[in-house]
Amino acid sequence: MTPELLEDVAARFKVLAEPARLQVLDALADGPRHVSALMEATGLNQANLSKHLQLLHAHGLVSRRRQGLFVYYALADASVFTLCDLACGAVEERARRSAQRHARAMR
Amino acid sequence: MTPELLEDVAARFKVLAEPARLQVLDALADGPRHVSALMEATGLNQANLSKHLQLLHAHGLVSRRRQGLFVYYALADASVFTLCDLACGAVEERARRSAQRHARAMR
DNA sequence: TCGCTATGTGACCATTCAGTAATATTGTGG
DNA sequence: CCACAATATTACTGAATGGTCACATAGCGA
Repeated sequence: MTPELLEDVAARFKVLAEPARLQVLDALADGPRHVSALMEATGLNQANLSKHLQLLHAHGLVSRRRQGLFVYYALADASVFTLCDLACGAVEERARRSAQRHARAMR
Repeated sequence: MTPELLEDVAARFKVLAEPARLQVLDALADGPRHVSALMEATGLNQANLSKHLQLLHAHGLVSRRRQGLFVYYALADASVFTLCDLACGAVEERARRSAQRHARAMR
């Protein structure tokens, strides 16, 4: 584990460490979308969404394709969903256990 | 994808989005370690390391076991390494592609 | 109890970053 | 070229957080 690799991996996690960006990735799950469509899907305003998209693109998580006035974004990295699924799984698992403990404590 | 789940997943990624903490997890890869051992393995000072450990523990990524004066930490979640491997893989893949592009441009 | 070692915690500072508003850029049709 | 629509960028602000220092706590042996 070189320090540089640690930095890079941490940077990638940092990009994912934001609900708004996860929401964007989720909205791209079933195909490319242009910015306006993503605004509607996510409820983010234009400037904010644009910045998140730039970041996702800079880190290679999404690809960009211009078509006339519209810019279509798409998932660039299939592994993103595996990552999210793993994280979701761990989170849910943890919630489950916590609920159990809670139930035991209530008895 | 409920907003709450998005928050939780993002929070878990945020814990991983820090080289120092990844380094700690890496140091725990082949077994439990007490704090002083982790200080040596990571080069972090005591206060700083302790805070990272509290965070990792609060999010359920490591477990804690007291033994006399020493406190042993261990990985609590096997999925952590799958996550890191995936992230590493994506990062390296990206580096490879970037290097290729660079080489092409140089010719 | 006392002193020592291992670990945790609180306060502080500096940096990073998401959100927002205003403005700039880019492409299209007339 | 002009007006407009879609997207990007810049400057700013407030909140979160990593690092550090000083101090607190906990367990052990004398």
